[in-house]
Amino acid sequence: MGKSRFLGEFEQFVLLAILRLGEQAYGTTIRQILLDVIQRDVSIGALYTTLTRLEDKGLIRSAMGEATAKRGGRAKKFFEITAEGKQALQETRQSLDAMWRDVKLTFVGVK
Amino acid sequence: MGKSRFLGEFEQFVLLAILRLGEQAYGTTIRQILLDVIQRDVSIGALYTTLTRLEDKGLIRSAMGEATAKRGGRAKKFFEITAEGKQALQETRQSLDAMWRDVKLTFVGVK
DNA sequence: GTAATTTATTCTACAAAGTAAAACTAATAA
DNA sequence: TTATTAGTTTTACTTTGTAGAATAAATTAC
Repeated sequence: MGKSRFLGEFEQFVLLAILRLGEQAYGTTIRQILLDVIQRDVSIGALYTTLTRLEDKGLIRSAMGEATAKRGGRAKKFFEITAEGKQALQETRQSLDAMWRDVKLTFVGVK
Repeated sequence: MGKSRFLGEFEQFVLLAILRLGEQAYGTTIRQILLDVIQRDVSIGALYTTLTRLEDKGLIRSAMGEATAKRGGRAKKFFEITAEGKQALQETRQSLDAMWRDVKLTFVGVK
């Protein structure tokens, strides 16, 4: 058992974002982390599509937060990564590490 | 300048395979490296599709080898990574590293 | 109390990347 | 001159990536 499918490139980033946000992972914060940490500016709609797919695949789960009541706004949907999600992330990372091993990129760097 | 597009998940692996094969990178060997190093068994057709797209994007270049003449068989098409390809690889890696930083995966490991 | 305003999620649609299977090419060996 | 072998191309379809508009639900200002 264990389907061992590959994670898409963006899926990986989203999973990592959720992981580092912990309790605070929902649409807006995930989007913001991606922007802050890797300067990736993705539309909120694009993000939710990926979140939905990740949940369908069982790599994350979600729970609606209670109405926060601060100044307008709808209830948040919080996400957390499942054991399967962690495993998928780890496997992808290990594969990447294995492929990078001994590869030296003689590269002049970004100007 | 520098479009800074994101590399797909499989594209990354193919670029790395080419890098580690050096002079010997062509269809069959690339496929084999992927199988050996990360146990990823992709059809040869799938691989060529990706190679073609990577070349279209300027991340690799190719050159036909002369007819080897050993025991039948058609001439090989050798691939090598371009400066742009290296840069794309490096950027993707840096983003991943940045996202992984401080993330600890308390994870029990694969049974 | 109802019309803005705010914060958030869902829907719709399409482009790009992943993937396999079958077709094709061009050599050498029988 | 036909198998056989080693290799590349084509075709077709599924999955992922992505944006933009629509919708939802709460709060505050009149």
